[in-house]
Amino acid sequence: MTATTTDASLSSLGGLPHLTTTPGNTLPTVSTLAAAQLGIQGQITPGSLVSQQQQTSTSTTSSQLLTQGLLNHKTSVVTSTTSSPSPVAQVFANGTQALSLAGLATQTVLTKAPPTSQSHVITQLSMPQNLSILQQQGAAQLVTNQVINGQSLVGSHIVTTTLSNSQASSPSITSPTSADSPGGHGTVNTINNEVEVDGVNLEEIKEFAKVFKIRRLSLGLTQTQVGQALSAREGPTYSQSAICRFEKLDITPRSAQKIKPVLERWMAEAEARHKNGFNQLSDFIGTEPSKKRKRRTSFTPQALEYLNRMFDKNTHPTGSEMTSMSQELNYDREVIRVWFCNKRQALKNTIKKLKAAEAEAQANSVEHNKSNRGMTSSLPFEYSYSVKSTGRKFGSEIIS
DNA sequence: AGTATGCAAATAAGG
DNA sequence: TCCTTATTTGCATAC
Repeated sequence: MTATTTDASLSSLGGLPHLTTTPGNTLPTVSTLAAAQLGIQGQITPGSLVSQQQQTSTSTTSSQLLTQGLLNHKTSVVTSTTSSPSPVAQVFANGTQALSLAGLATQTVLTKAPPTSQSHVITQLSMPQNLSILQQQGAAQLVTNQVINGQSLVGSHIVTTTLSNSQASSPSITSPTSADSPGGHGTVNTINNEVEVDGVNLEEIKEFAKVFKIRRLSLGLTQTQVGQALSAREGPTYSQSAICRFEKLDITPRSAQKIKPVLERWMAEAEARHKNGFNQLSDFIGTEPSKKRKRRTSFTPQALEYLNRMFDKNTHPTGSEMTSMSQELNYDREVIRVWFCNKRQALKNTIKKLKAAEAEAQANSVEHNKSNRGMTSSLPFEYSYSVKSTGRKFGSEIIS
């Protein structure tokens, strides 16, 4: 298991019969040559390039632990809501409900034949700053129960978005723009017992996320539908995944802060329509794909092969080289350019990670102190915030 | 059938 | 115009 190079792995693919779906888009490996080109030659020994699987499983694990732990005791709270005959949803079961979205916009998928089993893959494991807020079930829970039991949710008003939440005037979260430093790692403040991260009032957002979900369910809408509805209107649009992540707060405080008003507005409108008898939320739920953000490209396995092979040979193709590649593959040149950028970034991150791990292992064996290697430094822990090393994380707060 | 999540494409921001 | 770095977000698919 040496650091197979792309070439190697590719050759192993040989005639690539027909790959069927395999999880993930594989990225074939990166050769030491490629790494060297990035100036990271250091000591990346061939064998050091870990496989994607290995790496991710690691990170995944940690994030999952957190999430699951929360899930467990949260289950009792709203979970019931999720199960089929959700009490809440039932209330409106008559009429409203299910808007069958017939042809769910199918995206033009460029075949997705996955990848093969390349032995070595490189992944990027970025480690944004992430906070996890361990549940603090308080008012929120009350609300939840309240709603579910006293199905007073008639009409649309279930709970007012803002709810008591001890907010002695929820310091309207300051726009993140203010100190928006790309690397501005979560500044955590505790004001009046309220925790803020980057000027975002976490409690308030947590509260909103919970309520949002309840209201959504009350309207009998799925995350997918909300996502579609959002793309049918102006402003930013989000996918089902995004809605899901927001509800779970599996996002950074900053993102949550950004999405919140969008959902807030949308929900208000949706409920208004519902109230006015427009049981047909259907027309409110478009099927248009997002126009805001470029649709994510799906490379064919063949294209990836080609790109990886090229990357192996040269991590920094010239403009004209990229142009010809784009023509050859029939993808936008920009897409190709971005692919290379991302690829370089992924390689760098992986190597960095490996080195860090190596160093740490070494340090450990020498009984070197734990010196929290976290990048986010001083985070008050009173709310059990913990720095996550994985993807996003606001709070692996699960609302249901 | 709806939701959750891994991976990586797309974006933002500062050179 | 393109790079890097950090981050956001969605496709595909697992659950």
